[in-house]
Amino acid sequence: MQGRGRWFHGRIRGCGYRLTLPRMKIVEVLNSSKGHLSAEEVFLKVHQIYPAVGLTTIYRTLEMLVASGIVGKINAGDGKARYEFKKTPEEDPHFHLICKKCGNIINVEANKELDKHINKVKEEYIKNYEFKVDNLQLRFYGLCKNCK
Amino acid sequence: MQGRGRWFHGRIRGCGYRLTLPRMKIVEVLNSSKGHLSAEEVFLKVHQIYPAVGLTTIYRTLEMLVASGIVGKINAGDGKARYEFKKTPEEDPHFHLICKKCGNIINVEANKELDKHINKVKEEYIKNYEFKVDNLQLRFYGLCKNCK
DNA sequence: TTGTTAATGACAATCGTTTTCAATAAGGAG
DNA sequence: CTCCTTATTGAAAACGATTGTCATTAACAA
Ligand SMILES: [Mn+2]
Ligand SMILES: [Mn+2]
Ligand SMILES: [Zn+2]
Ligand SMILES: [Zn+2]
Repeated sequence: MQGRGRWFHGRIRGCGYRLTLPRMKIVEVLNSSKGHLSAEEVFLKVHQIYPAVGLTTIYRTLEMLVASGIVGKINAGDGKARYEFKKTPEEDPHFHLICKKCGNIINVEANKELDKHINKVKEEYIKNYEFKVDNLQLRFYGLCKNCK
Repeated sequence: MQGRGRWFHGRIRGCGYRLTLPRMKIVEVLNSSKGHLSAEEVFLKVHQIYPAVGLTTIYRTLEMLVASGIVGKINAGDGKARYEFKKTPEEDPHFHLICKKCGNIINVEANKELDKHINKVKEEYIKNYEFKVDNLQLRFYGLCKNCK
């Protein structure tokens, strides 16, 4: 959990970025949080353990982490982007249930069967449209347990 | 193409909304446009055939049309919402290829097999998470023919 | 330790969208 | 058809998330 847990440090350096204090605090907060945080929410959490941080740095660092493949970014439709730490350096494909009422986002595991079929049409699209697919998102909009 | 082509008029009235001139112009533009238009783009097109229209009305009407199930709204991640006329009053499930570079959005038809499997996990999620699913989106991000 | 330069944070600016409010027009009642 | 109520409109201001600017700071290679 010491060296292995910090794979993202190497990744940051590897992408040519400097390993700064604000960046470590931000990635630490993301790592120890579950769920999908907005920039504002990340700012508030980081501010508690590192009050000197500025909101601008939060935005810049989050984009850097997305570019480095360390965090994922999703735009659920409520005007603000949300960020989520990736547990593994590899792709961690999972889908989302998004509540239209309260905005809550639930992670759901990717189903093997479904995954296979999605990949099949993916290959199809790549051929038919000459479209290079980097990543995909499957989301279900509706009402969560509490809101319906 | 006269009476049948205007199913949305009845839909608008049926939802308790008044059938106004700006609304008819807006829906007319959406109906005769292909692709996914931003509010700004809709405004520009409507402005050509009805210069008195205001951008505010575009936003309000688009939301109204989405609420009435006449147009679909998607948020591809570039900060601006995009709107698309529905060909049929029923659900018209199709997926999207979204170019990360130029922002182009390509419609792709839903595959029967895939559809079946998505519905299966959907039922699963509804049970396991007590989540009421209204609609779903499957999108593939990457680079389009021109951009790669 | 030092020098170069990327990264930082305060602040202003931008951009899509929403709110406000007085004027207008849809459309039901008579 | 005319009148009245009230939803709808457009201009302008307000808003909220994100990005740009710029002088100061701190990583880290040498
Ligand atoms: Mn997630
Ligand atoms: Mn579409
Ligand atoms: Zn909810
Ligand atoms: Zn492209």
